Amino acid sequence: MIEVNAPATMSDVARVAGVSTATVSRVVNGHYGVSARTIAQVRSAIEQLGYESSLVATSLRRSRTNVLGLVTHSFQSYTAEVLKGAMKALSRSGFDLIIYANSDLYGSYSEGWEKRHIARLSGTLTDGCIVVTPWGEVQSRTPIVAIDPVRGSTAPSVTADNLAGATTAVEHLLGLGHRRIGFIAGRSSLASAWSREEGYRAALTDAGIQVDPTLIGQGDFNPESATPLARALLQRADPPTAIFAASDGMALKVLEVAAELGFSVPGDLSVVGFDNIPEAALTEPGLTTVDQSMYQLGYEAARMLKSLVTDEWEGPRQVVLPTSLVVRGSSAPPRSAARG
Amino acid sequence: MIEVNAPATMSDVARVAGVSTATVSRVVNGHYGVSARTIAQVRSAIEQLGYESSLVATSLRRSRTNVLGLVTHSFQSYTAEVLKGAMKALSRSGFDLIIYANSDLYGSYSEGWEKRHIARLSGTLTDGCIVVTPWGEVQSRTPIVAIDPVRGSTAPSVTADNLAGATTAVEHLLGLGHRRIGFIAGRSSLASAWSREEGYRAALTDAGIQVDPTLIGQGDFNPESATPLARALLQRADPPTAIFAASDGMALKVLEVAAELGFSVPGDLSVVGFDNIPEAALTEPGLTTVDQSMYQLGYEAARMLKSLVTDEWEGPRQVVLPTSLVVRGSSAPPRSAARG
DNA sequence: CCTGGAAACGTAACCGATAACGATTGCAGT
DNA sequence: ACTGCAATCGTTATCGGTTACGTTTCCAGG
Repeated sequence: MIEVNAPATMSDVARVAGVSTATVSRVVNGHYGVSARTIAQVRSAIEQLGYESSLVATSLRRSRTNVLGLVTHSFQSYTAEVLKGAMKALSRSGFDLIIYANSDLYGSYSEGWEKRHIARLSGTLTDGCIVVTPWGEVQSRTPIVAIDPVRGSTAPSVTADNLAGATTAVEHLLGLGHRRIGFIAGRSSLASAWSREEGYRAALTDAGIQVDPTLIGQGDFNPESATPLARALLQRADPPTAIFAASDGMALKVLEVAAELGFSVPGDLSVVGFDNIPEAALTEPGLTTVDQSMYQLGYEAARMLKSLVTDEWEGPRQVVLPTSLVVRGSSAPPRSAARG
Repeated sequence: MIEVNAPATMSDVARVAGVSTATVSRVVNGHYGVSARTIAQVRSAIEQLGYESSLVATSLRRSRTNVLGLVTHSFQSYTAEVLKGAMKALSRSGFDLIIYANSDLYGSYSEGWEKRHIARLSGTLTDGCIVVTPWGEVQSRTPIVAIDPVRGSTAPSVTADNLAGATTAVEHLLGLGHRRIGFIAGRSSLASAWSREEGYRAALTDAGIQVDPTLIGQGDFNPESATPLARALLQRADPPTAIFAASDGMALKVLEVAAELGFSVPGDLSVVGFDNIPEAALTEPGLTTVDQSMYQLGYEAARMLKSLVTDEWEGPRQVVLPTSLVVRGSSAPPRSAARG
């Protein structure tokens, strides 16, 4: 039976041990200048009361807390992968992790969520923060590492090689024989969205195909944003034979719309996504996508942040991780394509 | 460009606005007794400095923070599902969520992790906590809801109907014709592990089969714990024709060992797990398992905690959610079984 | 003009812990 | 016995914000 009832404070311990709070603090932190006898008394009182130092009070007084923060707007599959990676990087490192996620109380406020989150945590509670897909450039007294930063940011960040990944994805479709390839873009302020669109354009251009702006739908990475865009693309008189979506979440919505409109996948339409979230493997057919290992992004971000906090970081402050194409059943040659 | 540089404090705001910190506090919290002119001045200063109140300082002074905590020992697939559910329940509720996960700094300390975590958060930072699979009974000044509590706990908790789930799983194997069914148990202190073993025993007994203790391996829910146990079961002179593992993580290890020892699944051996983690659908063959919707557990736990905190909870304090069997490729009739 | 009371605002104590600093004690060296 | 240093420990300011309480201001009513 573990008791945390009415948490004992440091002054409770001091009273029981018959010493001052300063002495208790010294014992707790292993500082110099306490006799063995006093240490024993204090230890005993701590044991007896089940005392645990308050993270809040400690962090207010001290600057260093050995806690790193991770702030995120929403919590989705890829967020979980990031977390797993970050936890792995921090295991046995002496750093605990606090994840702060808001309840989206202020609808219109959500645009600056990272500012609020970081200000609340970074004041004193954490030694540094990882920010997942921020809306803007973020600064703070303590180090910050962005995962998937805004375009043009020069702050420390970890991101996937979105350009190469998108290029490979579109080249895959081109290799299958597709010539009219639609694209559903992500939120344009993000570097990732921009790079993925660039990859799409570059692959087409390199293949000698002129980019058709009407085949590009402007989404925002929110899965729901893809639904009307996919519908628009597929209800044209001349629908594309393939659609490349800038995220798996949006790609899954494309699959939904395709089914709804009677397009068979991959017979009538090939679909390729980006991210390789777990759900991508569960659809029927499985979603061809670009794997960017969110786990790895989380791992590297935590590793970098830890080093920045302890002032040991040596490497580049902008890390780019490789991507790889995962071919599943949602992509195939177009029905009209001549073999070879 | 968002600036959080050198976070402004309340006294900064007070200085700029030419008032005392008390007045700033009153404006921030919308308290009575401030003239319209002063409110405007303070608001302007807040805007100008980009002031955000410090969660730490606020929570130290005030008891209520509108932040709920979730503490977990490790971060695995099911933890992510729980989080998603909890976030969903809290969306637009006015409560933010803090997840605290330790880095396992103290190897031997990990046994009482929830005590430390809760003491650190619950002191003042959070209004209540969800504890995922605790090691012991936990008490706190603030409300606590346990997901998958210890056996015999009477504290608020949310748990799956492990008894029914396990019974159904074993009945499924019995229905396929299996008679020698191995079991790999979970950490026995957890109610879930105990119930799953009870379900296993009950199903066998009901079918008129005597439980063979040598077919039961004592695992601890840690996937690695299953490897030697599975090896021992399969290297017997008379190996079981099916193995039911108390968690998917352990079941996946059984699949590994089976492959290693040349058992084909489901030909030579049927394997059934429990949890229905995403990975269970990705193996070849897919893992037959019992779905317990960790998402739903997280959702209900957060909903209950929120109500406990606001003192509005009406329902039972011990919630049990239904489970369902998900049949995939890893279970089939035993090779030796007569048809029908 | 004086008084009462409410509104508006500042002062200071306080939450729990830390650390700079000062005070006390013990002990060795002279 | 006296000095000096080190070991030990308590006092107090401090972190940022909240709130009980006291003080000032202002206006209405007598």
